[in-house]
Amino acid sequence: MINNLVIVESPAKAKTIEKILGKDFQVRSSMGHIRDLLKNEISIDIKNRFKPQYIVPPDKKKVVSELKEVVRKAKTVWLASDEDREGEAIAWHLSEVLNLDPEKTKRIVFHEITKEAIDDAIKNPRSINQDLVNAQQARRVLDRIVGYELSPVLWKKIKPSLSAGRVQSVAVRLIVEREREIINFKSTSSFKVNALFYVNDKSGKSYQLKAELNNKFPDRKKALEFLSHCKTADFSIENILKKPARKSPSPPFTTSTLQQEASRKLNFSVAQTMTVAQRLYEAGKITYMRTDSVNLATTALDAASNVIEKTFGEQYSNRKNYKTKSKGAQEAHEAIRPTHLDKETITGNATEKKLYELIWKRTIASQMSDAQLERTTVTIAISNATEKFIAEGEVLKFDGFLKVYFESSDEEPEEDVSGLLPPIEKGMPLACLNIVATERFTHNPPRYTEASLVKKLEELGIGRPSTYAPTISTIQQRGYVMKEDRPGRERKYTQIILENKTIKEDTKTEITGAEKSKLFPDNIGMIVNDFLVEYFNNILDYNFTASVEKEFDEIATGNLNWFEMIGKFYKPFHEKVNKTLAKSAVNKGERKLGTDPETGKPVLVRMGRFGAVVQIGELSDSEKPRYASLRKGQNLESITLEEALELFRLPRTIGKFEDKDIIVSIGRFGPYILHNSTFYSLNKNTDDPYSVTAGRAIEIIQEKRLRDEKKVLRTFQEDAELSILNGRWGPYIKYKKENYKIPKTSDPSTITYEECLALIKDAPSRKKKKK
DNA sequence: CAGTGAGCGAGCTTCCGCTTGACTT
Repeated sequence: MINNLVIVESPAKAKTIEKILGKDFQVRSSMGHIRDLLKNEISIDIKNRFKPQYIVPPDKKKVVSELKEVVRKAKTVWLASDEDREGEAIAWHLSEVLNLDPEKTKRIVFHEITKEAIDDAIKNPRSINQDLVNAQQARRVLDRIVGYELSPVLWKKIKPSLSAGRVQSVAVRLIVEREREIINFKSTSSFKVNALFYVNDKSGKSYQLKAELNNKFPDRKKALEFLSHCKTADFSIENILKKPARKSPSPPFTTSTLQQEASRKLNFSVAQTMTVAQRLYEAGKITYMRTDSVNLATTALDAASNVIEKTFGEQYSNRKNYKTKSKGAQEAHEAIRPTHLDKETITGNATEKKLYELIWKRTIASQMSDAQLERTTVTIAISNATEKFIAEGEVLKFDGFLKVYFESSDEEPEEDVSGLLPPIEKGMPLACLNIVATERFTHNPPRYTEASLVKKLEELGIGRPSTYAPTISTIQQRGYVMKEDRPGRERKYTQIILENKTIKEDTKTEITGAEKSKLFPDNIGMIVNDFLVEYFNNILDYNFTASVEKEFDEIATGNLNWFEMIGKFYKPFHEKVNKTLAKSAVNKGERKLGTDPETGKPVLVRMGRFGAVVQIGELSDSEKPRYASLRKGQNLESITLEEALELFRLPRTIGKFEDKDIIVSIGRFGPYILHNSTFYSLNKNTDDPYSVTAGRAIEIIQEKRLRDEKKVLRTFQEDAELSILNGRWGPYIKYKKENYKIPKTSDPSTITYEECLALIKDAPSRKKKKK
């Protein structure tokens, strides 16, 4: 017999709580939800008040049967799932599925895993809040209806296997709309002016002073005019203004801010951050990693002040708790923090260490004093112009939290972060070393990274900490968006320099628009988005989630009936679905570009079976059209006739080598040379497939042959098909076109033929092809 | 992995949120 059985959601949590509660309590976990709608049908009885049909999914059968077993032996069952909508629903499903006797069942909640919080919870049990459960059912049913009615419309009108949903479709919309802003962005340029002065102090020591003009010039002519004025000008210090300033630390991490900082500081993908955090959590090193709360437990606040006072001194400590401001936060947990704040670092692999240290620093910094600065602004007068040069300096008076941590920003850093200023006084004349007017271009809005998309979704109140990473992976899996690097392009800019009373002009080159790990919409993402925005603009509205959340809150407080709310939504929505199915045309994103100057035939672009395609001519009995795939980065909606025709110039035969044709083309891995049925990649940066010569192609072929020779470490007389090769991850066995690992226990330089065969035989069977 | 793009029809796809492994690479 068990006196008390506590059920929580996570096994790691169960372990910790069991330690706190002691012998009288057994703690088990449900591993999240244990019941859900059927997967392959809508599973909602629309006509019968939207009654959901729940089942225990196959992967939860084991957990449920184990729970049933312990429940039978338990005197009292404590349902301790999280204190939010989903948690309440989990408690309710548990009580239904496990057939719990209300007399013996108690619902408790705690948002900190500390002895006080848990003891307190045990002293204040309640019963399940059915209103809150109904709010969850409404959320679940709404998402199912939206997802399972919209997706099939896409299958019929655009392409099979596509998907749409309240969260993912808005995520795609953000990326598509941002891309269009970028496509339509017209960059303008203006001239900013920087000057370098120097001053001598009393001892004759010389210092430099950098300053920027408080005015920009719209064109080259105006900039030149100003510079020629400066030729004869005198410069002097007109004013020195000192102002104190403060910087405050950021609150401790939530899921979304952790994902953002790990992306900026550690280059982690959103998914990677979550996997590493999960390991830290399971090892008991950090608190729960899926949270929207910035709250810290009192024990954590105590521990933090302790660490800060001991390490840095009392003046660095500034104990405070932060308020969550994000929309729709449910605050079931603490912020993400180290469980033991006195541990600045941990044992573990490199990624675990880095993420832990980031969390430690952020948590500690959040409890530290503001940094105090003194900002100095120096105004420099020009004797024959009304413009002023401005020099800025910043002195750190007290570092405070900056001793430990500084939050990064998504914005590109401004150049010339001001530092210490030389000793200067008001009225002092300045000598001018040079004045430079540089042409600067306005920037298009930035593309989203995974992490900045999460930030935006959180701001809109769309999605939850547990779904940010999966959502981002879904929209990539569907082919709506891609995470990619793009090379920048060269851009010329003008620089005008005044030095030694003479003006020189220079044209320089810079690289602009290079992107790393940014989210780009694919053509199919744009087509699906436009379709959904046209026919289902209410669902795609950025405020849709926020407005249904308000109604869920009404349901949770008992002021609104859940199936009536769903009914009101369903009727017009379902009608719209039917209307769209009946009237909208099949949408392939087709666009006519013009006519082919060679043949006079029409040129059009559209989505084909394998992606976006250009087509010359119409399909008829007598003739097949010519086709060419669009390349990475080309969009159906922005490709020009010239760019489209260019695509037909490949593949081209550029000559012969060893009596075989050399053919150049572009495949899915970029430009390549095909020679004697072997492929050779062209260097994307230096070789252009449209202009590469036979001579260069032969060079590439021979380089590759040489590399391949070095790749073979050993061969065996017994069997020509077996060899040991040197690969990216070190030596491996290649046998009949399949690769096999060499275990660390064997030495690749001495391993025998028989040992290789044995390894091949014991190798685990290859997995099926990834989709 | 280096191409592909006819038409028909059968059978399949899909949501969001709560959780962890069981799998390769």
